[in-house]
Amino acid sequence: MNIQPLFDYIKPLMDLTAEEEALLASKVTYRKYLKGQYVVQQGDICKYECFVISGCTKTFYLDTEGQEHVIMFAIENWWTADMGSFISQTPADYNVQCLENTELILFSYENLELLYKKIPKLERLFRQIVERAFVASQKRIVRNFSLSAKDRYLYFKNQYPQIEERIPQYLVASFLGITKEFLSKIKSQLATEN
Amino acid sequence: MNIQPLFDYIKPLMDLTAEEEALLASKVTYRKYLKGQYVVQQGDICKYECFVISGCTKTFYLDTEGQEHVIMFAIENWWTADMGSFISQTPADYNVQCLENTELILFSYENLELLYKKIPKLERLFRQIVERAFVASQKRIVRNFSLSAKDRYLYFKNQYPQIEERIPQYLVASFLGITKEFLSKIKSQLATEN
DNA sequence: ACATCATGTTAAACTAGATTAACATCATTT
DNA sequence: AAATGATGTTAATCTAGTTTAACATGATGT
Repeated sequence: MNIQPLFDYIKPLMDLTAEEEALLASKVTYRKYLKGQYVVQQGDICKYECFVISGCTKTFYLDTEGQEHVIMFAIENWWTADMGSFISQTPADYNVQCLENTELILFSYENLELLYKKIPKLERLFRQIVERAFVASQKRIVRNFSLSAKDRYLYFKNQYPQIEERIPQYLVASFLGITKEFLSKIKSQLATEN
Repeated sequence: MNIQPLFDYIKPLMDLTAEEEALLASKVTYRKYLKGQYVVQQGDICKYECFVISGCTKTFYLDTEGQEHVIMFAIENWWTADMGSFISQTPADYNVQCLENTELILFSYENLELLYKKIPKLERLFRQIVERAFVASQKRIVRNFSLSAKDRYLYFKNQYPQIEERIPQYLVASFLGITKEFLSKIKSQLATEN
């Protein structure tokens, strides 16, 4: 159990005393998942907000034809969950599955509420974290409208080279909202351009 | 100055004492805008988080060709701002402009921080508000990927009939990420279907 | 070494939505 | 009542991205 990366992540955002860190550590769960395991399943209630210590997850949903659509990836120092399901404790719309062996820190709904009570400044911390997530989400909406598939791919490649390297191309295509065949075409175009 | 709708909005989410309400009221600004006026301009620093008392705003950006792209609308009881600009006090990517004469409650950065200090549970309130906004934003990303233009229009029409009624169709088209001509085609298709 | 499954490529035919441009309607001002 | 400007419509042509299907590569296990 190595929770230190979480504290390293929090440090620049907010100072916690040793006692606060200890309390936090006592109210979260460290868990290892194997490649392929599900952290959240569509239809279940999302029980945890998850901080990624190591590994990689994808969040996706299955449409009415059973097609998979990737919404996001999460790697070291990112958060993942179905937040809609978590905050209202209603069935999840999305699945979160591990693409590699993955270590997570799990915040259960009850323990997170308890932590908010005992360490009120965590409300501030999580407010700030969600604010950033919201801003990033809105920017992604704008990119999806205003960039071509090629430019969306180039943006992804530049912003998240660590992700592109470690996941199959058809999942990148799904994340970008295009077919794997079209991504393949884009990449061969880019290759001949240079 | 009528700030009551803000308290009515907060009430189901959090109890505030009379003193807390009074403090809050003393630290926000009520302001009337005329149709066409800008609340935030691209490039300026977004000074306020805004709660809409009455009227209607659009949030949009201008691309490199000067084309306008609508990101969101806000009506009574909604929040608006360029949150990315507000939280980091950096130049705004977006414009917020009034589509009608509009009354807003403005939370300045400094006063909001002061309110967080004096009424810490507001951190919780705003955390919850932003969580919902984030969830809605993610759902919109999913809809944009998985629904056709026609179905996105039908969703918008069902979810926000009050908005569709009061704004020009070319702004709806921009919000949906399609051209006004194509929206016109969709509407005439739907009309003949029934 | 070979078999299998997951992943990636190529190319042809197709479609959702964009673009352009001409015209229509409606409200407001003069 | 005519003129203007803002909004909406129609239709032809065009293009970004999809679909389908056949083939290629590469990793893993036996």
